[in-house]
Amino acid sequence: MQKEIEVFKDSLKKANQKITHQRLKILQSFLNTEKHVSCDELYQMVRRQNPEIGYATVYRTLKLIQGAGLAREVDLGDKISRLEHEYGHKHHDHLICLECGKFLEVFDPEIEELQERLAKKQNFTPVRHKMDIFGYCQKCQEKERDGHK
Amino acid sequence: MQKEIEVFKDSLKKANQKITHQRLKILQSFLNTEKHVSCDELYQMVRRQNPEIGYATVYRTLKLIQGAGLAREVDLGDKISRLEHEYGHKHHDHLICLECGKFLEVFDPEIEELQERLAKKQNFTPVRHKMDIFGYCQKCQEKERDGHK
DNA sequence: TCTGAAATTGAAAATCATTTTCAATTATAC
DNA sequence: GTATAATTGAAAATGATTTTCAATTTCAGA
Ligand SMILES: [Zn+2]
Ligand SMILES: [Zn+2]
Ligand SMILES: [Zn+2]
Ligand SMILES: [Zn+2]
Repeated sequence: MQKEIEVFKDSLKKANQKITHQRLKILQSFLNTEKHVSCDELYQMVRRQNPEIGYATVYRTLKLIQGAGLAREVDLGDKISRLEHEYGHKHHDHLICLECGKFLEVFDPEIEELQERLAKKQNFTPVRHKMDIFGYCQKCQEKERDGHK
Repeated sequence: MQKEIEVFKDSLKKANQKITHQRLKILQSFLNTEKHVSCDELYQMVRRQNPEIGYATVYRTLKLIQGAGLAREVDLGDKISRLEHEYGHKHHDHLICLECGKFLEVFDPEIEELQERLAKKQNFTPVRHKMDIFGYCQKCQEKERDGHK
């Protein structure tokens, strides 16, 4: 966490941006949750500790946190932009349940390798990717089965 | 194309929805382009032939077209929802250029196979997936190189 | 073919996430 | 310390999408 804060400060300095009380509080709130928070959820969290911090500042700071490489957007199929920790977290993809909305984080080195090769074959230089598999989780399948008994 | 229209009509009937002039015109406009259209772009296309059709109707009909399995959303990294033909079109994934926004459609059966296996391993039943690889296309890489000479 | 209930329409207003504006405040290089 | 350039919060603006609602249309059944 101390490390992330340093990364954030360095990123700000590089861009000639200021290290403010608000920005640090918002970063802290973000680091304090392991959930995939939406901007609004994070605002609510920040507000509990620091009611004086405004909505716009949270939005603006989230962009900075992303810019510093500390967060990445995840798309759970709804239209809301959610963020997960990026720094110190290994890359992963998602299995997302169409019924209950829950998701699993997964990683398959073979797939990653093939993705790399697939891109290269097209003379394309990959930087990042998103792989989201939508379907039904075990629980929701069981519920479905039981419902039809 | 006739086939798609039948699929659409069947889907409407099943849901107790009506087959209207507007819906058919909008579907036709959608089928007439191979581009990945945004809702707004499609509205503009529809409007050329049928200026009396409203914005909301296009939006509503696009949901129905998706519901009928004739279109799927593609995410090119901007926040706009775009649609591509689904019916009679093989599944594919995208390589999307971060510089120029152009994209390639790609398909790798090995990856598809591994995705399936990955999901199963988690007792997850996959229905569909999205795999988007972001990076730099050949042209943009060349431009970059030339710029630094 | 006619009728009526239910679905659909277009236009405008509403919504919702996100972004911008702007005057007041704050961080930081000197 | 002080100047100045960046940042802030609140409110307004934006832009995509959705809803509202009175008028119109579809279509199943008579
Ligand atoms: Zn991956
Ligand atoms: Zn589930
Ligand atoms: Zn695929
Ligand atoms: Zn490019």
